[in-house]
Amino acid sequence: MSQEPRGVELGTSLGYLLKEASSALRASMEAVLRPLGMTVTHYSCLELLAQRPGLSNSDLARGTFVSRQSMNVLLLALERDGFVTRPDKAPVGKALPTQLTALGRSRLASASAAVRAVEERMLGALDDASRLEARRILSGFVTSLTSGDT
Amino acid sequence: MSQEPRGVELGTSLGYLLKEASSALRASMEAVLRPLGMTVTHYSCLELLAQRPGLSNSDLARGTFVSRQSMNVLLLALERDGFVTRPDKAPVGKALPTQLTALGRSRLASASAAVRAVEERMLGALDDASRLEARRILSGFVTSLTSGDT
DNA sequence: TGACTCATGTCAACATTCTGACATAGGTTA
DNA sequence: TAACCTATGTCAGAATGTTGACATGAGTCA
Repeated sequence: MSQEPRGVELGTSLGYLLKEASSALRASMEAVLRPLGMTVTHYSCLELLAQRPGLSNSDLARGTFVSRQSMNVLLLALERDGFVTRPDKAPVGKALPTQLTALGRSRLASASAAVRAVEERMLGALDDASRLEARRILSGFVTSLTSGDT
Repeated sequence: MSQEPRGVELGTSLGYLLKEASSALRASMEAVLRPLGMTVTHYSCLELLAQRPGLSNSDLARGTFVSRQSMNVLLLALERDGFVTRPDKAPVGKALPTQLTALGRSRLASASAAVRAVEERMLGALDDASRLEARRILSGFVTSLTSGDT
């Protein structure tokens, strides 16, 4: 250790703090998902699929913030393990609507509970008003950052 | 597109929103750093080093939320390009204190300005009170999530 | 109809990061 | 002193993710 315990003026950057919080959340999620034999990427995909059945590969990629190529290899694995199913042929266009299987749903259930517990721990003693404020602030970040994107 | 425009109850998860904001920030940073021939990882390392000269490889890894093996390959590249320097032998223990070179400092200057502009755009119309509130909330997230870590 | 644009799925090559492992330096404690 | 324990740097292998590229299906518009 070549430095004093903790940050000085680096902690004044909200961007750094945002990254720090996001990393801490991901680490905590990985910690509770590992005993269940699941990764954060797997969970994110299944959770998204549970809330919005029939999403395509590209939809899922956007929703989990990865490239559609990465999502494709993930879906192949999930398909091989029997967690999701995709039709052989696209009903319309090229998009293949993905569906959770019963096995996928049951595996997701325990993982979802674990993740929800982590999120609740993250929110800690934040009252409802503060949670609303947090949502307002974070939503503002996203819209401000993505406003210029065509 | 196999779904309606935007989220429904998925947007109620502060964890998802946190990840979304962090991803948007990283994408915006990549966009402004690419013209400068720099990646987010490079910038993070240099910025950390500018604010805390003499950090070791492991220190930098912790500060940028990557493994020390990854940081090592990054430092080798930065060293090769003449942005940082490390002594051949450790002055104490095994930790090698890293220093920015003049070239590294000058390259960092423009990148730092660009990133600061992105952060300011993210904060948008947030007044000082809201920024304080944001810092309070995000700091709370980090401490709540990492409280159980020995 | 035909040309154009856009989104999608998929292939290949590359880059990045991580995990596992090992030896070493320093501190702690019996 | 000697036996731990922790932290560090580094090597090797594997997993994961990305970019670039291509063909296909659907909609748009002259």
